Amino acid sequence: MSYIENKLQIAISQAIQFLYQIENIEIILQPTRKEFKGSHTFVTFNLAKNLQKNPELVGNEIGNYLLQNYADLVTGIQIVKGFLNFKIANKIWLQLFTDVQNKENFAQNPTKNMRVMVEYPSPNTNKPLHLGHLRNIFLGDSVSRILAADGYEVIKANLVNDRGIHICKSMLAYQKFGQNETPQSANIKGDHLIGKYYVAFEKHLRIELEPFMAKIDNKDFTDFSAEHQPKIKALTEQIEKFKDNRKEEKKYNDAKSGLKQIVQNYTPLMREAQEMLQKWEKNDENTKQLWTKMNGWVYEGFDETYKNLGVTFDKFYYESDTYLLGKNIVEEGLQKGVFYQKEDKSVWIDLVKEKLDHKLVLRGDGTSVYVTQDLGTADLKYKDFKIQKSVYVIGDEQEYHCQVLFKTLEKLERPYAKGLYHLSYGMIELPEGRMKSRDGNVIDADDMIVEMKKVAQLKCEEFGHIKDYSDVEKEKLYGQIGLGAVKYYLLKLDPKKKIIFKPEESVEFVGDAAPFIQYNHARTCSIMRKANELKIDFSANSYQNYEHLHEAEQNLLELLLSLPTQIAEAATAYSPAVLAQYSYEIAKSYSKFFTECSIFQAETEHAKSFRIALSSFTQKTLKKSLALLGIEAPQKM
RNA sequence: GGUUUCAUAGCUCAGUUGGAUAGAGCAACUGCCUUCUAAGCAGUAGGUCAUUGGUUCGAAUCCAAUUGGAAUCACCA
Repeated sequence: MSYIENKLQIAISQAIQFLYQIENIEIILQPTRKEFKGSHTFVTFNLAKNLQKNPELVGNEIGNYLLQNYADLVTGIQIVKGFLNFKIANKIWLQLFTDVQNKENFAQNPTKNMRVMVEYPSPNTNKPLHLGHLRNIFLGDSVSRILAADGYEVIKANLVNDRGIHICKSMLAYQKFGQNETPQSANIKGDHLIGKYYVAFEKHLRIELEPFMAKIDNKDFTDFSAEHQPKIKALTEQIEKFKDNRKEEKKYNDAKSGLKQIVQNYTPLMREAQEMLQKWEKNDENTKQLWTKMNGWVYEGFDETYKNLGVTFDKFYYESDTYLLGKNIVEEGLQKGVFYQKEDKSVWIDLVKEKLDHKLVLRGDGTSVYVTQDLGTADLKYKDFKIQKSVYVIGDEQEYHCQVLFKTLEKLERPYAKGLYHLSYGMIELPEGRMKSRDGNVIDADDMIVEMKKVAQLKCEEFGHIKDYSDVEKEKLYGQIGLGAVKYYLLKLDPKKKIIFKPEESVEFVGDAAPFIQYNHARTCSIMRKANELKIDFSANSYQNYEHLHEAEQNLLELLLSLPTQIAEAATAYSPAVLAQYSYEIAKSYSKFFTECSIFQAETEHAKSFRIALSSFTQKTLKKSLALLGIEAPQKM
């Protein structure tokens, strides 16, 4: 809570106690809308109702009490219906401004003595990163920074999905068609090379699928096992039934993908992939060698991308190490009576009361399912770091899974269970539908960055503010602007909203966009360069007698002072969007100030010094709030 | 079918625990560069907050129903 808010609340309580003899009521203040005078507003409707008085009268009485008894705090009031607006003394604003400038670390909230792990983006190692991963990475990275600024100790963890049938698909395709190609020999990034073979696998799979599907079309089910035949028949009937029915398109698609799921396991390719997975699990030497080699290439590619994106991790977990974890927890759950066993030995948890149904936690043959290993990994994380909170940055398609996981851990009475949070975000789709790596219709992360850098270069050349920059400096700047634009575009939206990405028009460089914010940062730097050149004193003493803040100055100052509140709000909501909006508000506010108030031709020396000090602090605040989004702030652009 | 979630300007989105005349950006139109960076500033126009009902001093916000969209409901991960 801010200093002024606190003071005002005490003053208003005092007024209410004196005027109406009521004690201990909560005073809620809200920011004054900009079309009215003042900065803080107290709404009197509720109080007036309790007193059975006119809200406007109550506002008048309280307002006048403050004017008389707290003249050094409140210098003006305005009452509109039940809204009591306060104008706070100029001196207080200036004092706060001076205080915050002298503060060692103005953007660091006090420590909470709590450790939190943020897990992202946890990619599969069978394909390069795409735009969806970028949203995940930027969210995870920014939330980590925000939590750290709000006083948490943060551990950034990446749980790499490095094993499983999908990995074997790439491996198999490479083995069959790769001809010992390497990233060096093909001259492409390792992750892109592997992705190429993942797509190749799917392509060949589709070809192998055709004869099976043709037979099914002819109602010939003899290829399939006795167990599968009735299922296939039923699905075929459903497909027939919903075929030209637009309303049942969903069911049609469900049936189709269900059919494909069963049938594709009959193809030689899928059988080979399954065999490969079994070999891998039995530690077959050749398989492991190939796996190590190919994953190595992928990691090299990922590392390069992470570096280009400006993100780092504190801890890598690998699923190949963790996929067998969790079985001991199943045993424990059975003993505690949290789980139950069916006749076929499979183990389940009853989450019907939580509206999550019955859920399998271990197969009848004793092998793990998805949740099993996630239970184990959760324990491992706690064992490794003693974390009180844990944030999982995962797409909204896994909401149900996360609910099951968290609820299960709660029932197992894990000490960390209450601190689990699923930071869920909406999928990014293209105008023609969902991105699918296996079909190759994705916006590649590396391509995206290169594209945006090009756009940044074009704009920079157009404006021509950096003619004195060396080629290296220019390259760096293009990267900062291009990458900043993408990060801001993905972070300014509410995470839970789905994005339909239109390549031609999506990422903005003007208006509510990172370059505009960066541009205003560059402007503040330009002012500072000139102020230093002219050796102008803008220390606290130099503007102490500055009496009347211009409206633009006042608005900007109020915004700048709210940084700690904004950080706390963003951290509580796990929402970088709060800070994206805040950065934009500052940039807009500074831009207005910049055009309305002349700095070096200011009316008085006090005004000049104050405006330079204000520019200086705007620079720091913008830089910090952009940094919390993972966006760099150039000195010139 | 069950559960969850979403619907705000032509487009993309903000909108705090219910508060003042619902706000930005883009696109359109009008002004403003001899002066600190015009990636800008000022202005005009654009709204049945999906629909209906309820709760109350007051509803985009809370509740119910309806309509339309999305996700999910695998012994896949």
